[in-house]
Amino acid sequence: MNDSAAPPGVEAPAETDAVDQLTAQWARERPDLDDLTAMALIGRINRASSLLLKRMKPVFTAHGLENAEFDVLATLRRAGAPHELTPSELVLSSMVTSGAVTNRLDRLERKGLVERRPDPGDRRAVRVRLTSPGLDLVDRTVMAHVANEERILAALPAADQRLLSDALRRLLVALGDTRLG
Amino acid sequence: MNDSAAPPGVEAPAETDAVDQLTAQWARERPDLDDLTAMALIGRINRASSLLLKRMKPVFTAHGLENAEFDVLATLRRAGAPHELTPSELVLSSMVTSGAVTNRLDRLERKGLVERRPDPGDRRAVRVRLTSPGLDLVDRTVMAHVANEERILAALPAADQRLLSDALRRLLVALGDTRLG
DNA sequence: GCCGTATCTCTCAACGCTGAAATAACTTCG
DNA sequence: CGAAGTTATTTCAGCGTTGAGAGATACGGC
Repeated sequence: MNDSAAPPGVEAPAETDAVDQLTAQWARERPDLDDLTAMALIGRINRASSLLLKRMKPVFTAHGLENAEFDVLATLRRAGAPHELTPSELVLSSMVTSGAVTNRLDRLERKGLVERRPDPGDRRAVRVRLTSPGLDLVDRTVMAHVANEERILAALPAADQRLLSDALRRLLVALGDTRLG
Repeated sequence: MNDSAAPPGVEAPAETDAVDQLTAQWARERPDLDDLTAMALIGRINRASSLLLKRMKPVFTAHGLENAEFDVLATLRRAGAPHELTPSELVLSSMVTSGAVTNRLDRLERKGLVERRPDPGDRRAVRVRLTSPGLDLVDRTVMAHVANEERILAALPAADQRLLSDALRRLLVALGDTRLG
């Protein structure tokens, strides 16, 4: 919008992304929506997330996993030996509901990557543990996954990466996302 | 991790978010994964997106819409009169597959918010148009939606918002997200 | 005019999530 | 002890997405 009105030859116009076009359309159709900066920022975060998720998927697929399944295996792995947590703890570490976690565990159990056993001290509770094949798989997958993430971000200068990570941390803190468990 | 080793009294330690804890766990369990900065940045973008989406949902629900449904209505509205596009164009503007768009259109049509009619010039094609109730609804919803987005981001200083938006634009350009249609 | 290729939309099974509620077991406290 | 409240896990209908591909139509070149 405003780029086209910039004095010629003074500065290279900043490159535009899909969100610039989207907000330009809104500005034209609904000029009464006078502040679209929030919409633009949120739109960029959502689009970036969606694109990044799509670029990660092939690595999981190559290891026979869904994104959601890797999420559970990785949480158990990160927790350290004996790689065992309860479904409740997995719900807290994830961003999904308890029903979704049950569903993930059912599938992982069928594949033999985790096992459920009763909690000795609390008969309501269950303990979910990585099996030996599950541990092997997640250890191999995370390696490829991290390498893939680095490859994906290689196109963005390290300075931008630091800047983004720090500003996003402040956003997450503002949104209350300060605890993993 | 490194915050705890900072010289005392020199600077307030930066506040930590869930991703800092997550990467700290990986660093402890898998010290061989030596560069976790890409994982941290991508993790922050994904968590932020998930949290923001959850905070938007109530506005759509209050207007009787799903997030995905609003997405279609908004795309038609932004396109300008006569608020008509083909399913193919909607697929390009969205971040989902053609099957998902068909599904969205089926539901919106059942609700009477859009209508499908054959394209006069191409018998393979369909033209999807906002109905009058659809136009009313999206015009009301987008107003509440934008106000909600501003409320959600109010906790983040304007300087951070600009910084983030600009850096994310560079990321999106690097990821090839330069065209909306 | 015809053929191969490209395009447009839709279908369908498998997967995945939510929100609400059911079930069972623990805990607190009078 | 026993009722009331809390916690842990699962269930289920409704919604939503992907990925592969089917079916119909359009188009470019010979």
